[in-house]
Amino acid sequence: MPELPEVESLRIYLLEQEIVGRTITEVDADWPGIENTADGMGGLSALPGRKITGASRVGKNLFLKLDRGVLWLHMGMTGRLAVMHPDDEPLRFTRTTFFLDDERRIELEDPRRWAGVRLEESPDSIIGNLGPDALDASFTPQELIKRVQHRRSPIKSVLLDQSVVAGIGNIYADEALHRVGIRPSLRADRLSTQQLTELHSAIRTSLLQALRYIVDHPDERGRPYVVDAYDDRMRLHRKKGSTCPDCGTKLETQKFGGRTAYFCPKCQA
DNA sequence: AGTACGTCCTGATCGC
DNA sequence: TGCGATCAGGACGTAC
Repeated sequence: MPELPEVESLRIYLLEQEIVGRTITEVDADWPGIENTADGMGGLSALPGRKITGASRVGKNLFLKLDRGVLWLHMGMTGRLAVMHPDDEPLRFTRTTFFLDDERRIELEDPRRWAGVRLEESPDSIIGNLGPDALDASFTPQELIKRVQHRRSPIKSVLLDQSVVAGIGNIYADEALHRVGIRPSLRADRLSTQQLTELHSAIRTSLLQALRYIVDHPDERGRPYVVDAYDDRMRLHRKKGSTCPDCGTKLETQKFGGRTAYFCPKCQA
């Protein structure tokens, strides 16, 4: 679920909750997704005693900066974070809990257990495999053109490749492509520089618009809104029988590497 | 290097 | 209404 706007909203949420300056006193983690290290828990056994000094993000990757090292967090498809108070009941699908020195705790909930958590020395090992963040100034139209113009895969698939540009997921890839009238099946190397320039702009507009909406609509606990792909604010309602917001034509779907693309057969040539 | 595909896991939705 | 089948917004590893 969480793409760039959702992860960024989580970062902002954590900062608003004033977790910076807090020290992690204890970690409760026990699930398959993080056992791929010597201590069997993503290196998290070394976390107690470390202080949180900041929060950053690249693409869908969230980093809690520590006084030594960095805590890498990836929400996968269904992950979400919550800052909890002592009296709060644990969330139903909490997989990892970080206890803080002010009695609060950060819970990572993830029904599907695809989230990732790991203690790293620095973010570099993860950032090194990523393209520029889609909202960073380094992601220019020229950068998109350079990274895409030699790819023969469908543009939809290329946009989901985090090593091309980091932060775009299935939803916003479809949103951006609809915005510029490009069919998801079109080979990336067949797009003109003009089209790619427009696509670059559409990507940023889609992400920024979503981020603003999410931040402005927290849930009853003050947590970032969870994007609902059927939500009215999305251009493309990902539901059978949905229609194009511009022309009313019934949307079609097509699979790319197991991911479903929604598009308007009339507006997206 | 780039591409295609299977796989991790479980809740929600679909279709009969 | 009930229930099995299908689907889901991510990303990695492997094989070609």
